[in-house]
Amino acid sequence: MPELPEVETLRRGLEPLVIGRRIEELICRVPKLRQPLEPAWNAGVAGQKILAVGRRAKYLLFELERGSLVLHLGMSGVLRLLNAGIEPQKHDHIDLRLDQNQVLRFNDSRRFGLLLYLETNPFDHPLLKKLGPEPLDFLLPCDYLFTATRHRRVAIKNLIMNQQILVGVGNIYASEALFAASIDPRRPAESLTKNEAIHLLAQIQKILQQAIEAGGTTLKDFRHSDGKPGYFRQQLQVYGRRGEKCRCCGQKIQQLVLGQRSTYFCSRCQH
DNA sequence: ATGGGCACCTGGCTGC
DNA sequence: TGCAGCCAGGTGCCCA
Repeated sequence: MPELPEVETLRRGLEPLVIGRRIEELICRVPKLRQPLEPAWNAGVAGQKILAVGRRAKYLLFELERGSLVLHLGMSGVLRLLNAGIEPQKHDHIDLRLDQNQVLRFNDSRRFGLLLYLETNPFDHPLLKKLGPEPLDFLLPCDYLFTATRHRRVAIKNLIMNQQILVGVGNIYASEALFAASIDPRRPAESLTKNEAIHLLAQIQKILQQAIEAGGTTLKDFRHSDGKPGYFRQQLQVYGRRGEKCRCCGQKIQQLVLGQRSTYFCSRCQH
């Protein structure tokens, strides 16, 4: 479910609540999410303090004293801090039992999520190693996307969702950023001019930033660590608005499928 | 190397 | 009311 803004919102909510807290036990109630959960992890994790809560792409990183926990929410993952003693509900797959009688509980109905405990540098893990740059890194050159689109014939929407090119953009914000940049999502990436590519990256950055400030987008099940919804949904211009009027020109928003994902755009505003 | 398609899952909604 | 079919915020792998 979550794209970069939702994961970052969760990270910011969690950070002040869990830093310095000791993990007493790691409880896994399912054998696997995207990858198997190792029973031996509990022995490694138990007793360690959480030193920091970081993020890389859509992965949450809990930095511990001797390793790190890497968590991906997949499509439907929800992580919440609860008081101990609350009975696990359906799809409550993982508990991180903390000191002070609290529990970090991971619920994920579709089980596309992922948890890893690593005692090596998490950035060297194959899943993280291949990731592209962070869009909100101020060191990212403004023409990065122009360079990345050269000789790429895929639809530009697919390219900006490719986590090896640029991380954090998922299906909602891809449609939104392309609308903001007035670019047709079906255009071959290589057909973008330098100005268009620079403008598109700037719009991606702006929209991700705005979404973070609004606390993310709540569609169905995204909630902050405190259970409150995000407020970016009201600001969506095209996503989920098929048949509704474009807020810019009044034309009906169209929906099509690109890379097996629903794509929304305005055929009058986007070229 | 690139791009397209599929697989992994469950749940909610739609339409017959 | 019941149920089949489709859709959903992600991503790794396989194949042409």
